Amino acid sequence: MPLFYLNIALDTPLALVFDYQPLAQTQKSDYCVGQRVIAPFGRLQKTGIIVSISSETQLATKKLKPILKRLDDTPIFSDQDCQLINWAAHYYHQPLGEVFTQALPKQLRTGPIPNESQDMCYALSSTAVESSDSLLKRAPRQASIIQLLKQRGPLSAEELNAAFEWNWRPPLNKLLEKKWLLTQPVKAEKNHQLVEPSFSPNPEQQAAIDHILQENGTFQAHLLDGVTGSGKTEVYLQLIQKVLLLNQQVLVLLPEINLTPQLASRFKQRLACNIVVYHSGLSDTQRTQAWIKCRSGSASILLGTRSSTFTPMKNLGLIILDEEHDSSFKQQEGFRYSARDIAIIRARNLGIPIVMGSATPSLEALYNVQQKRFQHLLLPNRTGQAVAPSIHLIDIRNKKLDNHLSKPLLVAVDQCLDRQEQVILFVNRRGFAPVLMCHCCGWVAQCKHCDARLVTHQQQQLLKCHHCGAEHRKPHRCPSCQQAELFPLGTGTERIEDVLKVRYPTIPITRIDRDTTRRKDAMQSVIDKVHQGGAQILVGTQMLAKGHHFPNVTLVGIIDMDAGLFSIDYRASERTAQLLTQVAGRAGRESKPGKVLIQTHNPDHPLFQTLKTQSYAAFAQQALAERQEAQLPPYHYQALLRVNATQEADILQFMHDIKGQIDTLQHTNVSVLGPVPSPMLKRAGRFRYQLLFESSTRKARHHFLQQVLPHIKTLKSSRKIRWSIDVDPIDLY
DNA sequence: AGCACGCCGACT
DNA sequence: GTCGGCGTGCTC
Repeated sequence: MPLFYLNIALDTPLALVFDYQPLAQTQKSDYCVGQRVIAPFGRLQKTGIIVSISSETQLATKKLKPILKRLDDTPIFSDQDCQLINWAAHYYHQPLGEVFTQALPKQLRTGPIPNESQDMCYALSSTAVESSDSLLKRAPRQASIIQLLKQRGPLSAEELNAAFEWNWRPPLNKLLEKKWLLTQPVKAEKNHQLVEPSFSPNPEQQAAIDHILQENGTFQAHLLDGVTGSGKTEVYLQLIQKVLLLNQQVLVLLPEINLTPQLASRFKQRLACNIVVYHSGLSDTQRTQAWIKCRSGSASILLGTRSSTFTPMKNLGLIILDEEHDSSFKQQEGFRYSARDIAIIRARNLGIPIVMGSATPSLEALYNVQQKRFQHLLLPNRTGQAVAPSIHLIDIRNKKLDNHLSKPLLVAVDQCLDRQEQVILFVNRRGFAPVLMCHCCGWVAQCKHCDARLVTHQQQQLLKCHHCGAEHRKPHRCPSCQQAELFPLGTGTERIEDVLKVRYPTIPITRIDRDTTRRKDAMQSVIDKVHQGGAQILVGTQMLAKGHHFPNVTLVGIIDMDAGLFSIDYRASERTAQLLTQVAGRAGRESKPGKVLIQTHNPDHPLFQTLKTQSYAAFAQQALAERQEAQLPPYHYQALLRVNATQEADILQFMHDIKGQIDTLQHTNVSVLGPVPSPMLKRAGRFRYQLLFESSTRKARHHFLQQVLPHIKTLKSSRKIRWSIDVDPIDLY
C-alpha cells in the first residue's frame, strides 16, 4: 500500500487532475512536480505531468491504476513554470493538461528529451590553405567556399545559407571528404558587450533605460510608448546588454513570424551572445532544440511569437514584448489566451521587469498607466533628423474617382515617383473586390456557410470567403437570373495593383498581402526588392504597417478606411486609429519629410481630425475618457460557447434559452455565430453554432462565471457544449 | 476529445 | 445471422 498518490495533468478536455499510484518499488523521493510520466487512461496511454503529490485521494484506492513509466528523472518544468501554467489554466478556464501541452514542443509531448545539439561550424584545415588556388578553374564553388572561410573564419550552416544563393552542401561535402575542411563546435559566445559601443542614447531613451534598470530585480510593468522611429529597439538593446552582463536571460516576444528575422539579425549585429528564435515556422526538431537551449540556459535570448510565452528559461531576467497593442498576441482558437497578459504574470511571479513597447498602445495599457500599474515611459521624438509625417485629408464626396483613386492622390504619386522616391498605397482588403453583384437582378455572391459576402479574386478567377476560407469558381453568368451582367463592387489590393499597372507601366509595383506573401521567404524577397531603391509603388494591407522599414517611402496613400469608422464594435475605432497611425509612420525617414493622404467621405470625422491635428495619444486619451464617462472601463471579456448537435433546431432552442438569461446582464452583448462551416462536421451530419458573450465590465464577467455558467452546465444538453473564456484586459494583479 | 458499448435496421 | 450507423457514458 503506497503512502502517496501522484496527481497528474493529462492532455484531455476534461478539467480534472487524475490520481495514480506510483510504480512498484519506488518511493516518494523518486517523484517531483513537473516530471512527465506515461499513464494508462481508459484504453489509451497518455503522457502527463505530475502537478502535485498527495497522501490522500478522493477515489477508492483500488480504482487507481499505477503509472506505466517515468519519462524524466529531473522535472521538465520548474516549479515556477508549473505555477505560471497553473495560473493560466485557472484564469482562462482551460484544462490544465491542455495548457501543459501548449507549453511543450511536439516532440517533447511524448518522447524523451533529446540531447542538446551543439551547433557546428566549418573551418579550414591546414592542408587547404596551400592548395586552394589550383581549384579555382575546376571547382569554382569549392573555391568560393574556401575563399569565404579565409575571409571570415569558421562559419555555421546558417551563415553559409546567407552567403550563397546556391546549394553549398555538395561542394562542401567534397571539401570535407578531401579533409580540406573540418567541422568544429561553435564557440559559445560569452562576450556580452555591445558590438557598437559608440551608440549614445538621446535623453528620453536614457531616461527610459534608467527607469527600467532602477527597478531591476523587482517586478515592474513598463509601457514604452514611442512613435515610429523613436528608437525603441535601441532601448531594448541597451537593456538586454545590461541583463546579459548579469548572466541572466531575456525573453523577447513579437506578434508575428515575419518580424523575427529582421530583429534577430539586428540583435546579432549588436550583441555577441546566443540568440534563439522560436515560432511555428520552424521544424519540429528546430523547435525542440530551441526549447532545450532556453531551458538549459545555453541560449541567452529567446526571440519568439506567442507560442514561446511559456518556454522555460533557466535564469530569466527581463521580458520584452514589442507591439503591445497587436491582436496577434491573442490566441483565438482552442486555448484562448493573451501572451501579453501571461507574460506580465510571468514577470510578476519571477520578480523581474517587463517592457511593453508600442507606438499605438492599447487602451487597456493606457488605463493601466492611469491606475499606476504600468510605468509610462515616453519617447516622443523620432531619432536623428527624422520628422513626423504630415497628414492630409482628401474629401472625395462628389468627386470623380479614377478607379477609386482621386486626382490629388494621383498627382502626389506622380510627383513622388518623379523624385525617385517610393509610395505606399494602403488598402485594408485583399482580393479584387469585396462584392460581386448582378446588374440585372441585384444578386450578390454570398458564402453558403457564413453571413459573409464572397470576395472576387480576379487573377485566380475565384470567389473566396475571407471568413471561413471557402472557395468557389467565379461564375460567368448570374446564378439567379442567368444574365452576364456581374460587376465587382468596391476595391481591394489586387484591383488597385491592376489599375496602377496600366497607369504606370514602367514603374515596379509590388503587392503585399496574405496572397502574395504566403510562400516562405516571399516577404523577405519583397523587402530586398524594395531596398534596392528607385521609384516604386507598394500596394498592400495591414502587413505593410507592421515592422519593416522602407527607407525611401515618402508618400502614404490611404485608399478607403471609412468602413472602420462606423462599426458597432467599440474596439473598431481604436483599431482603425492604431492602423492609420502605424501606416502613416511608414512615410518619411531620416531627412525626408513624409506625407500621408487619406481619401475619405468623412473628412470631419473626429477620429481623422484628432489624428491629423494631434496624435494617436490624444485620440486614445479621448476614447478612454469617453468610456470612463459611460462607466465602461476598457476591459473586454469574451466567452465563446460552442454548441454541437445533430439537430439544428435543438441547438437553436438551446442557444435561445441561454441568450434569454444573458440578455438581462448589463454591459453585455451576446451574438449567435453560425452554423460554423466545417467539412468534418458536414460529413458527420452535425451542426455547430457559437455563442459569443462579450462584456465590457469585470462585474458582468464575474456574474457570467458565477451565475450563468453553472446554470448552462446543468442544462440537459450541456454535455455537447465546449466553452472557453477569452479575457482582454488587465486587472491581473 | 476519443473510444467502447449497445441498440436498431439493412443486407449477403 | 452480422455489419455498421450513431446515441450514451466513461476516462484516476
